[in-house]
Amino acid sequence: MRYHRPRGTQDIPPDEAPRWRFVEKTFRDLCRRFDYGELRTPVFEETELFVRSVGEDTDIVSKEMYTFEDKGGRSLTLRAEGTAPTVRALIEENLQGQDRERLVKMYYVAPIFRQDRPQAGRYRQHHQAGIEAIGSSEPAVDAEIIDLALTFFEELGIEGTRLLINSVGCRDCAPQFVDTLKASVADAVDSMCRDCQRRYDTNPLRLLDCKQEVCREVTENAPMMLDLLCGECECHFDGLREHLEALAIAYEIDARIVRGLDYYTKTAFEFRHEALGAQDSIGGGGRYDELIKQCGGPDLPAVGLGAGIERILMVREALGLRDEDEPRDGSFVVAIGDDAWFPAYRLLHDLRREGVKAEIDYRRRSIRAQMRYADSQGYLNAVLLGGDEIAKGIATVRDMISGEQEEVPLEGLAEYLKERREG
RNA sequence: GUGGGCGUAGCUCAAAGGUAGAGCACCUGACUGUGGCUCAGGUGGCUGUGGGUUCGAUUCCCAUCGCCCACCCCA
Repeated sequence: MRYHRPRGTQDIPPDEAPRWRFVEKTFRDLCRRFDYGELRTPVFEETELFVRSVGEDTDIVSKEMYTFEDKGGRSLTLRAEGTAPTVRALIEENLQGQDRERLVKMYYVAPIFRQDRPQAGRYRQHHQAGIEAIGSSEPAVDAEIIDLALTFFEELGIEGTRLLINSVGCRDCAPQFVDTLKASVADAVDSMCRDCQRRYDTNPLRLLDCKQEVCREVTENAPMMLDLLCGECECHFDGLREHLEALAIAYEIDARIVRGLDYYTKTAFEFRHEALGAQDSIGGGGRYDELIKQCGGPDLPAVGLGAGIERILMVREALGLRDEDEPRDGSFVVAIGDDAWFPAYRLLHDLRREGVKAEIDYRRRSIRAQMRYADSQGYLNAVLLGGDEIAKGIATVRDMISGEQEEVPLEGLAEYLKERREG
């Protein structure tokens, strides 16, 4: 083995690709029903886009980006996250159009690159199915996005998804909260873990989700953002809850959900599944009302979501939801004897042109070997062609499930095979 | 970036200081124009890589690479 795939990446061989296609198809179909349009953006962007939107102090920007310089000396970064490119495209392509009030709804399925240390459920290249709804501050839209995600999981057969919601406030109330939080913890900072001592200065909100026992004790009685929301944010959060309840969506309020990206305002949410290990989040998102303006666009509020395809596949695996074996289909042309080779080769060509999935054994082996191969590879029919058939202008079609055989004239063979597939 | 575990046939795994074995898979045949069951036979491994100890290492030691798991954080 000379070459390896880069650490943290995966090959998806042909026998696994159908699982991916199923998840993607389910998502795309759902997006169509919810009326989200697909947006495709480049795999790399200007580095600054991520730095400025995600935030300099976040883990993503400070240590996880795949950044490189092109020959013109520009700093570029492989897509580290899905929202920033969407916002960039919205502004750059003027996707909003003339109707400033219009709700722009877009989705994407794209690879995401982060240079983390790989572990169960964490890859350096992973894939996210995401949606963004731009142009409304209505909590009904937040709820729609959560609804779409939960419907997505359900249609994939995934049960037992937990929904955690929180509000991280806005430009007005969040800073005040941070001050209050720091004040309440100030006396105990020295007793907290090293990371938290650093966070106290760099990213105080993170103090709340430290898993260290000591730190949890310190923050146990700390103020909660939810208690200090400004009137507007509180109203929005209540509105979200009302809409979720209207849809009979169960949720848990978890004041420690903060999310690792700086642009979130008001709503933050996360989906978790216990079937996974330490990395149990299968999706998450929130509102980013300031981001678009901050990126140089119009002042538009927005909400979005990203779901991890690898983790969804892992949950399906853990729940025993592996797709059933593909049903048998296609025809295997069996050439009987050397004289039958060219007629069989020609028949293969004709069948394919007429819309039939067909294959032949290029090794020109014994009939027994050809039949065994046709069986093990899951073909539905064996189309036998030998001296007898050629003389009569027919082919012998063998049903590989029942073993029944029928002689079929060559002229109608393609149609016959296509019908059999349906039946 | 830090810590722990593991690297033997295509796959899942054994063995043991004296140069490796099973099951599955694959191939051929019994069945001379026919798969799935059965039986017989067969292909396949410089035991991750490089050093060291030893008469001798795949087995012991060191390093290195790779994979896995956990921390941080996220999908």
